[in-house]
Amino acid sequence: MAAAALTSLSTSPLLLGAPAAAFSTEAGAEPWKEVLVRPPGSCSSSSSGDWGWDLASDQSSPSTPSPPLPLEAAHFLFGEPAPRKRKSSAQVLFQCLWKRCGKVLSTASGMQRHIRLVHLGRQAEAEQSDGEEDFYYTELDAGVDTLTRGLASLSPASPIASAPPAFPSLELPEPLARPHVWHRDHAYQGCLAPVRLEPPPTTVRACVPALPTKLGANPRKPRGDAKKCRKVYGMDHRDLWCTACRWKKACQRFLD
DNA sequence: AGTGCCGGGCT
DNA sequence: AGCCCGGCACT
Repeated sequence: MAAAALTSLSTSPLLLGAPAAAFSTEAGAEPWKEVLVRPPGSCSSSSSGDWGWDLASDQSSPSTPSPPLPLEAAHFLFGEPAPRKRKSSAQVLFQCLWKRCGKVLSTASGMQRHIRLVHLGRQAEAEQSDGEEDFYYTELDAGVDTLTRGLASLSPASPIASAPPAFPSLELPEPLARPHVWHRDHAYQGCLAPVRLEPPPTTVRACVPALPTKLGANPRKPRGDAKKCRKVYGMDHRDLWCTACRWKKACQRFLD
């Protein structure tokens, strides 16, 4: 089963083989396509109803999201073509989302190089890749004190942060980070499902309900590892929870 | 023990 | 429909 999951992952979906675009240093300047990836196994059962996808064409297995999905990111994920113009004063930083990294760089290209080198183990001559690299980083709207708060806990100069905090921005009630998953070929990956990939886990884990276990016997969803309102905001800030969480229903804000 | 949320009750 | 919670699966 794990093997099946791995194979399906490696043959990842619908790569269109578009040439890799050259990246400028300024993110806002060249609005490269935000690529939404629907992995070969994703948003399966329950949450689907919330989004109203047509599941008929979905031969998937589950994906495991990692960072919580801020409300603001929802329409971002829905492919809003021209994301809001950034305030010129606001800086943009890119934070690595790989587990236990959290490195913050000021340019997307730098972040990609970082991920390629440090996490993907590829050499600097990047262009000869197999065209199937996934970069996981998040774009931080820095400029407010968000930035300072977030960065306060990072060691700014250390090339490889030894034990960086997971997601500093999550300490905010409404996180501002916008998770990116960028495929180097910029191929648009099919459907618009708000699927977020998580960096390849350090410990291999099986995509549990992937297979057509045609659930006869109410197999409870194997709990996703996304932090939900309860955990994010705490019991004493229940008023910040999404309504579903308040009603002890499946969280709507931080989807699995 | 803490968390996520299904199932079901009440209004 | 909105709201709440018992209780169970899962970590």
